[in-house]
Amino acid sequence: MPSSTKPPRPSRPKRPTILDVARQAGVSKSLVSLVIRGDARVAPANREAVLKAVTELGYRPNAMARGLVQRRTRMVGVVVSDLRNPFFGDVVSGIQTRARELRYRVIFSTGDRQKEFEAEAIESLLELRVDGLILAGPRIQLETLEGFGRSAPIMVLFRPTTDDWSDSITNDDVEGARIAVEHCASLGHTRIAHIDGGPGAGAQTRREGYEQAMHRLGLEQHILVVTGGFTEKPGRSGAQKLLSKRPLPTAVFAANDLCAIGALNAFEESGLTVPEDISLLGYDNTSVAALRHVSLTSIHQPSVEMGRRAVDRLFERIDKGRTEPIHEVVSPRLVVRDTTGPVPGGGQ
Amino acid sequence: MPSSTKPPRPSRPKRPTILDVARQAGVSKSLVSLVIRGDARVAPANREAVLKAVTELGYRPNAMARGLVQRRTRMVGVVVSDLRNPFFGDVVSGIQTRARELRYRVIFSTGDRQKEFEAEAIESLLELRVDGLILAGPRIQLETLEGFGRSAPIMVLFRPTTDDWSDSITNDDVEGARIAVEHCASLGHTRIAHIDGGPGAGAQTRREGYEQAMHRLGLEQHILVVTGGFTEKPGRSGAQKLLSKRPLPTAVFAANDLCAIGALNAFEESGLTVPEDISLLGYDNTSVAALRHVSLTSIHQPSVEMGRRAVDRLFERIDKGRTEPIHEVVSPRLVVRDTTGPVPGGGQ
DNA sequence: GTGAAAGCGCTAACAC
DNA sequence: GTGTTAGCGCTTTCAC
Repeated sequence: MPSSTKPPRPSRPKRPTILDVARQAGVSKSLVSLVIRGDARVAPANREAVLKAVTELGYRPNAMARGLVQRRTRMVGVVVSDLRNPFFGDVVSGIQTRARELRYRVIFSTGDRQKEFEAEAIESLLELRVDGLILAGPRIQLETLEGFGRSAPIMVLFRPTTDDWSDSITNDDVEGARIAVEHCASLGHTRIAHIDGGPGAGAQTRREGYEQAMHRLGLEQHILVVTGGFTEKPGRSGAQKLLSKRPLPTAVFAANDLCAIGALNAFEESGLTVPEDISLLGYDNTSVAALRHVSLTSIHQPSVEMGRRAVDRLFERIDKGRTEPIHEVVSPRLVVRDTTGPVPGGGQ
Repeated sequence: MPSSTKPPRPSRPKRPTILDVARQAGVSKSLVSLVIRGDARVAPANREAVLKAVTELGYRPNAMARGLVQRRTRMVGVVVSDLRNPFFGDVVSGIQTRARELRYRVIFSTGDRQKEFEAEAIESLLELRVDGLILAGPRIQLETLEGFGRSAPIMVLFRPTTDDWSDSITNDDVEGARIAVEHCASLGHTRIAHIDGGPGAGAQTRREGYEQAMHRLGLEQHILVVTGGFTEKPGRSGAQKLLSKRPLPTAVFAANDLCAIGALNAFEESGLTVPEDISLLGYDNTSVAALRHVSLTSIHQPSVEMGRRAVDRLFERIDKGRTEPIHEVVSPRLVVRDTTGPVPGGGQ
């Protein structure tokens, strides 16, 4: 038997269009269009008829056709770098709330923690012609953003940009790192180490902030940075690297909360007690840091509010014609919990 | 000064179309289309010229225009009920991976924990004409799904559907609840209470499973259900309701991990120790349950795998013409950690 | 191999 | 108030 027979054509039932509705209601399609968009100047009788036809047929407007002719979609695209980090849940919540207030819809995409897929995610959203794009903690190289910026206004969250074709809102990672280090120092710690965020958003800045702060405190000889990442696993392996050092650090500043959690596990498995033997700080002040049983000292950044403002800034570009870039920096603050304490033995 | 002046027309730089590329490359637009879609039968010289024009102009194909003519988008829409629950991060990861393998793109939307916004989120995706829709733990009434099912194949995750126009994959919540209760019973507990999931996905089934299991064990006089929810806060308030009961239950089965965490906090704040004074179980076996410091006994469901299968099932409907519904049920299993222990005092 | 033309489902001008 | 018409940016026959 010849294999030239086509695969079974999937029976996709043709979906009703505005024309079907028009016919069913006995009016023109422009009239249907007016009704659907809630225009006032439609005769009540016709409105009823159209609405009736709409429900009968199960008609749903085609956003692609509409977007095509209007040349705008009233959609904001959001690329989230890590959906498993509850931190981004907060950010997204702020974005959603504000977008709804401004009558924008939000669609998300994610590179699922992987840099190479992030570009695809951005590309998808841009091809869908979102009116604006928010990148929440992007892992990609910021230089590659330029090509994207030509397609839509871009707001970068949690990583500073300096160019003209994008806006950014970041928290001051250098200051956050300084606050973290100084908190440790104020508890008597000198051997303060850092597990960095690897290639993650803000990782480099936090590392620099750490180093600067150590210098300023005259602790440069104690500077110790190991490679980590923004999730538990690299946090754990970073901590293991630290455990092989002698003398051991007495305090560890981790790149973010998830990283800190990974480190926490590694420390405890090796028999160390936190904070008695070793102090630990995270970053982001996520819901998991706040868990009673974790109770991680962390650096807070106003995630929900930052999400809201991201939408506002985008709105200015989309609907108010702003063209000058705005690179905003907000201040982090320390949240002391139970993973930081005085240096063991009162000093080295 | 008259206020009749229009607001400043935002200067949206017209984005290049396929026609601009064609002109720049000195070919017809059909030729450009062929190149972009990677068709082989294009003269190398022309291909080069087109590609060059594409980069020079920063051309990006318009997915709406394409979708309009092709009547399919190669996009799967996913509505996630709660982005702050790490459980859904796992599910999404499974969905993404499988979708990429099948060359589908994934876009997300969420009702941000609120039932009334969930319908909007679904609506958005459907208007964008996604080829298929996955609802991960939807909070909306399943009856309202019927209207949606006419627009695209729908896969419901974590809530069983029984109709013809949707598929579903659930874990066996009744069995999960039974396993939880029997685990407690095997430790000698009899006063086993349940904090339910309120209006959340699967909440009712888990509650019924709990009640059935209690009956089967002859513990019906100890059945005690309080209202909770699928996040920390209702978990906490549910626990507080339990704390006012006398005698106190010695074991508590919470609707999910987040709910259990909330309960855990409430118990400890009231001076009880877990599991010495009271045992606690969650559901979903999320990353937070696995945290060393939480170490919550929980019921595991294969979230990543369920995400993958959801895409497979959708694919069957979209590309292989399947029309008979499939309602699949997978088995949960117990993961024992440190929040469950023998009944205090060796019995009531 | 390549181009011309039709049309996807909708909105926006414009006529009546 | 309502209908007609011309596209939006693309893919897809169908000629050549």
